[in-house]
Amino acid sequence: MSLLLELGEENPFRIRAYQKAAQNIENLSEDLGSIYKSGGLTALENVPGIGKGIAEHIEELIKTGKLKSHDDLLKKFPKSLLELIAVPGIGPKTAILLHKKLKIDSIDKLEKAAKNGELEKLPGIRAKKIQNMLSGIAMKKRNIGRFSIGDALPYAEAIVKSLKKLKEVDKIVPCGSLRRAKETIGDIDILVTSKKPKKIMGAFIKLPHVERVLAKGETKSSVILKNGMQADVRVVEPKSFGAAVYYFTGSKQHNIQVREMAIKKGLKINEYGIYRGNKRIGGAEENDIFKALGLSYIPPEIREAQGEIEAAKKGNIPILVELKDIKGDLHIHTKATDGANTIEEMAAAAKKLGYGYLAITDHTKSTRVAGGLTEKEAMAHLKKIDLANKKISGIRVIRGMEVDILPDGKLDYPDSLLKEIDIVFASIHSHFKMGRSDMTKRIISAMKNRYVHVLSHPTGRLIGQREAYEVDLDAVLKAAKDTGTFVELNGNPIRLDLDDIHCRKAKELGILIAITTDSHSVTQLDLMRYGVLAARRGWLEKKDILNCFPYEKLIKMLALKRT
DNA sequence: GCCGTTTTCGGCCCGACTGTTTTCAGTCG
Repeated sequence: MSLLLELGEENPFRIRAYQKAAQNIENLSEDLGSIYKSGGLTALENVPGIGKGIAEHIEELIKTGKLKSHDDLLKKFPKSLLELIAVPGIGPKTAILLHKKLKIDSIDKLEKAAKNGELEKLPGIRAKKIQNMLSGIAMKKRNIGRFSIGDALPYAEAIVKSLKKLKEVDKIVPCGSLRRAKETIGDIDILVTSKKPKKIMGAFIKLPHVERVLAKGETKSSVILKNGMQADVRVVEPKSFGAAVYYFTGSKQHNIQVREMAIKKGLKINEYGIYRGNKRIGGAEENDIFKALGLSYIPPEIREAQGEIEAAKKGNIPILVELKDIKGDLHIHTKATDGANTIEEMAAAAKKLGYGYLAITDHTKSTRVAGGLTEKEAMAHLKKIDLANKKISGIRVIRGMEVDILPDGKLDYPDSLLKEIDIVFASIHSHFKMGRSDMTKRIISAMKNRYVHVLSHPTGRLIGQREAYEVDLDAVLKAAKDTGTFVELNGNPIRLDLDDIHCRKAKELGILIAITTDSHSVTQLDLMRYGVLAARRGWLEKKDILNCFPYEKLIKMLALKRT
């Protein structure tokens, strides 16, 4: 609706109201349909950004599957016109112009018109703009999507490291969705403080990582990197560091909310500082902004306009879990199945990280591709874990297994064997394509087994590779609560499963989360950082995390479900 | 179209860069 209204050159605030509502709906942890089902129009209107008008639209959509005002707009502007706005460099104004004057309503027609010289007849469009449109189309066709945080973060850190060598650099910080640790990153935003911005700009666009320069100004430049990502660097003076980091970190919706709040208090916030009238009252430190607004500090990971500002007003911001709070890793594979290292090697590496324990959780017989262990092999393997535990000092090795959940919801080991295993992870590794209700029943049935401690990667998604299987996650979480089962947050950046939104939901239900790496080699133990970041996005604290408890306490907690 | 610790009406975040212009509109984040 928002895009279509934009094409209709509607009131910009009306356009933004739809945008805002859409964004809030997207971030809801509850399904909009169930909100309506339980509380009708009133419940819908309680969602921030949804008022009477949009609530009625939603009702119409739920009841009829259609929206008349949307259909009417589509009659005026063909759907394909929307793909033009999606091209970088083309906004609503240009799209309207192209449509009105040349009847262009698709990318294909635009490309033709660009090549046969028709575009140059249009007012305000000359060679450069046409060139930009064409490279925008090329970019879109290469499908520049979002990147996994696991790819983006190390790359950004490498760029920061290169730029840091310049003596003109004062401070340098990756900001944007990277600093908020979103699971996927659209582009890399880097903030630099310096008295000599021109030097920084010059060095940045000449970095070996740079493929193409999109824009270069005195204090701000954008490039496309060789890995296909876009990177933006912004330079401000050192005294504006706090305000600039804050502004550049976002999220956009969070920033808007905070600036609106500032206006009500007679203040103005921009990337240079915080002002009362013409007087600058702060901005060197990020905390200046929170202080001026009477808010407690909000960590970047939860700046998503999802209630954190209200919480900060009341001083209710959680103390988010940190990497140093993690006492051990509970999901680890070895050479016995598809891992690369031995039990002893994994234990030594875990000890180096300062952990007090680790659980060895190899695959069971049904996961044949991974060399899953038969019952007999599992017994021998458990003995090997015991042996390793005796040999190694300073860290405890826990006897675990990652057991398969069969299509009927049974596990692929009998209870008589499961009860010998001190930590049992239950996972779906086959039959991903089941229907939603069957899959939900399957998982819940596995959780009802008293020997199952942790539900592994609850949705099976592989970010950018494989969709989550169809499952009613709300029902699964409720069952986890009812059965006393823990839920995994698999920290491998390609999984991050459970996701942030449902971590928060799990916390509200009082379910403990196990943050793990699912390591298949010693180096993968370092992926814990991504798990912790994702947990922080889910508002999780130390007390919400199973593996933040010391060994003795952990063992007691694992025993609870079996008593 | 939404919203309210001044408001139920009158506001709605803020600034950089580009390309095309003779002072600014469009786009982006």
